[in-house]
Amino acid sequence: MESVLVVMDGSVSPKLDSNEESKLKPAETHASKRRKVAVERTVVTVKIGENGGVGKLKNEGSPSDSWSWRKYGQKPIKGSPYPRGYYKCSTSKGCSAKKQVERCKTDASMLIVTYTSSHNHPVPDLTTKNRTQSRKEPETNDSDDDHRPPTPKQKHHQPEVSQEELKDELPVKTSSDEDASEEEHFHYLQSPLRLPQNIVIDQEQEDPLSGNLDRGLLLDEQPLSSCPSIKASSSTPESDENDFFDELEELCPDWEAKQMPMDRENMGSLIDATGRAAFLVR
DNA sequence: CGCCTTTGACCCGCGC
DNA sequence: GCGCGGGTCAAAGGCG
Repeated sequence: MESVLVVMDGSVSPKLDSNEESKLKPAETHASKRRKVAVERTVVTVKIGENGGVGKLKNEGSPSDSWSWRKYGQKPIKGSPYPRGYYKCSTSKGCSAKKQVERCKTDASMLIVTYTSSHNHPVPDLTTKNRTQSRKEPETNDSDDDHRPPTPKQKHHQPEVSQEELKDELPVKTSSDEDASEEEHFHYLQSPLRLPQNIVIDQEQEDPLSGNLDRGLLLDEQPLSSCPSIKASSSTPESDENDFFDELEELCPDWEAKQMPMDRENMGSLIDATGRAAFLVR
């Protein structure tokens, strides 16, 4: 039983101002090095089977999510026995979307994926592309102008979990015989709404005033609370919802295309319920 | 040939 | 001001 828990927070760091994003855009050269960037961050917690159910397929090719990620670094994290991997979106060259993957120090069965920045291009066609070719996705259609303008400030996070991250985070891969099926899972992971597993998308709508950072997590059996390492950061109350929807749209292209009955309003109600949204699939 | 992973070095922010 | 820790860069090697 794997579950994915997503926490969205448009976190912001006190230090950086809105310029930060613009800085990151052009060329995240040094600007990106800034710590605590004021970019929106989405924290996704992936629960993997005890035996590393999800994270196995290492080098299968990372079909997992609609985006392709390229690992650009890995560092051991202080206080955590597991290293943190750094990934950049390679779907589109100009995309500044990044994500960090690490294992929960307190619960090795949990993977913590933090998405930062946003994709400045549409989600590659999931249906056509399929998991076999996560790599080398022609950035053809991803041109920024396709659907969404390259808005630097835009916030679209895609809570996807690729096997790459998982593999790295997983201390050891197990049950190789299940790889095939696992792969399937990875594929689904890209879109929480389609996840075959239990997924919880948790949107952190931090109230600047009340500053409840610790809410939010945990609608699943695997509360993030078990992962102190995760600190939901704050986000812009207003944009959060929109962001969330944007993300959903990206996560589930079909949603938009098919104009699923569930519209933002409906979704909003979900969110209203607890101040965050939770989706449980399966 | 092109892209990805790995890994060490470098840079920068933060705390003391 | 210094040291620590986190984040990114870039070179080398591997793979499809």
